[in-house]
Amino acid sequence: MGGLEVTLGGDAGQLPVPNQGGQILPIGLGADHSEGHDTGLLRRRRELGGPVPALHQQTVDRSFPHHRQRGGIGGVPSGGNPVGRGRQDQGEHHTSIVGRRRCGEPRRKPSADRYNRTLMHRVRFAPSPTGYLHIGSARTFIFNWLFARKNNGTTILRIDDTDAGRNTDASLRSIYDGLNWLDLAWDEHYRQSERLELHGKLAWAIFDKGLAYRDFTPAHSGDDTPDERKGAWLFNPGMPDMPRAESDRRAAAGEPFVLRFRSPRGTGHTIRFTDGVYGEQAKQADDVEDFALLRSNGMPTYHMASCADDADLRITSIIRGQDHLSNTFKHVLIFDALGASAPEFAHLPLLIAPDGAKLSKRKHGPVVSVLTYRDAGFLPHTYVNFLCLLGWSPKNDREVMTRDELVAAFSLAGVNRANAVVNFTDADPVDPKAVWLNSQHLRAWPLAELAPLVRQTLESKGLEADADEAAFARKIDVLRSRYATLEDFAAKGRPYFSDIVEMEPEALAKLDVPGARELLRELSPKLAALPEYTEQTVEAEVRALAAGRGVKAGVIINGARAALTGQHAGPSAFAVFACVGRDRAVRRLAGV
RNA sequence: GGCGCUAUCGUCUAAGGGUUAGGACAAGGCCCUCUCAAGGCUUAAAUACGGGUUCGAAUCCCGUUAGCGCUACCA
Repeated sequence: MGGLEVTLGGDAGQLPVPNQGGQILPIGLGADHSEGHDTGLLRRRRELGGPVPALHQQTVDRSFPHHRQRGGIGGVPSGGNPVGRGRQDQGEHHTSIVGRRRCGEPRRKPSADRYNRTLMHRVRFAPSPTGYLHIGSARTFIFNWLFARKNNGTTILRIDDTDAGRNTDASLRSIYDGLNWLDLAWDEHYRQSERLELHGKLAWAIFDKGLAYRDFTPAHSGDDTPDERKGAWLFNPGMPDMPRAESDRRAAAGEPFVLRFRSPRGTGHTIRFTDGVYGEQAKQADDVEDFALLRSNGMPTYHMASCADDADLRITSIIRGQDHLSNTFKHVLIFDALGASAPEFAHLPLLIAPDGAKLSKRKHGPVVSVLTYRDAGFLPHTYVNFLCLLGWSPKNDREVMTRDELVAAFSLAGVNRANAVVNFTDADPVDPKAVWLNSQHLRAWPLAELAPLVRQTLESKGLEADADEAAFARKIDVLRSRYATLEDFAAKGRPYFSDIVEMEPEALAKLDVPGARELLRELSPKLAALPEYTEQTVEAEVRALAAGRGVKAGVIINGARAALTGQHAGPSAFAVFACVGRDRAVRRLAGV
């Protein structure tokens, strides 16, 4: 397999692989090609008569009958019920364990062998470390994870780092940080830079079959002006007709070249596959250019590395952004050339900005980073929940869902086809619906799990979280009913967790009610003298004082909230007394 | 330019030929109330446009327009 310079990424493996649930497999050939791993699909493919010779002659049907089909049976357009927009299905019922049995059929206990052969779903999330973890990437990961969970499958994290020039450690770290924050574990982990040998081997195998050729044309950048490319849809026409002998000679002489796939143009071939979301897809091979497999430095391109790994890692379902929908035709070609069975594909609608443009850091700032939401005080699960709702619907009007509910409800059949707008503005980088969702989860979240998160938030802001767990939990419980994010505990919650009280103008107004300050100052020593300081005893004291002076209790109540917190809005004043604590309450009342 | 994909309230979405086109966020109003939230009730708000097919179209077909994606030795 000459010609390939294998450059193992210098720092490969240096970064700590996160503490995610899964085992960390030794990088390398994740799965062998022995018969033992052969799946029904692969067998079926081989029975089709060997993919390579068949490639240019026949149209290979890649429909996956157990998957969602929109439109007629098998996607065949039939008079009154064409393929178009029809939605059918059953989708996931046919991909899940349970769904495999027919209605009414008693559940069979699958044997281990049966399980492995027919029910093993393997999905992968393959980010490239060239930026921070993008909100769209996070969503792709979540959908993959959900799909795997739902179908009892395996989630694989694969770092697609074949573009050494653009990879950064900071980016890798951001991906792991973001993924760890989401708290969704993966089961296996790989780095493409450690599998270059495989990519090269498979690329040259394609070359050996005559399905790829060396192209010695100098690199042509894609940045040309539109008029420069008028009429020519092919940037790089390649050198498909160069005799093998000349090609070998020039390569041997050290002339740089890219390895190009020989697209079956002019054969009338139609490339087809069934997308789990977009349905039947077809494209004339004539419309597919001779794309590169190997760069002149020997590194594989995305298409090559991705397909080689998907085949080698026995990925069964590729769930990724719709920006790869067009690329999938190339991938189908590669899988065919490899003699591998193609996985099933499902493409997700893209996340876009309110202006309709795709989300980019340059144009839209920090919204695009997952870490923005983390830093804004969102619960990880809120973010998961929120992202699920962008482009997917359980179709039952449910929106606030736990993780288990999401898994139970998830189905590719619920995935929408139109791009979804993430609703944000320059003033507020966060989608208002996400804020609302967070407030919902914040109220329902188990206190035991919430407390450490609040504690962390407070401490990172230099505030004092209560040492007493029970007291701390009670405070959180009181406050969370009117907070929306963890950050609110540090911002609005400051007077509850520190000695700092900033008076709002509206709060001052409450104190300026005639007689209020005097009453509050009078209340202070009474509270100090209370044998027991609780919501009840404080309330009794307050009401007694009001009655004794012949004023409405509201004067003291609202004044007290203002005096204790500096805020005019907040929890029930008596809850505030309890939360602030006796010492601070007495002091703050006295100083009013 | 070529190819592919998409089009329901401001935003996320439901409705798979027959509904007053439903829900949620955001916005307005009312109730509740010790403030503010929450909660309950409520108002306003949409089928891009034009042709078909059909007794009947948001839904199926065609076209137009618009947006997005791919068209790189990026992924």
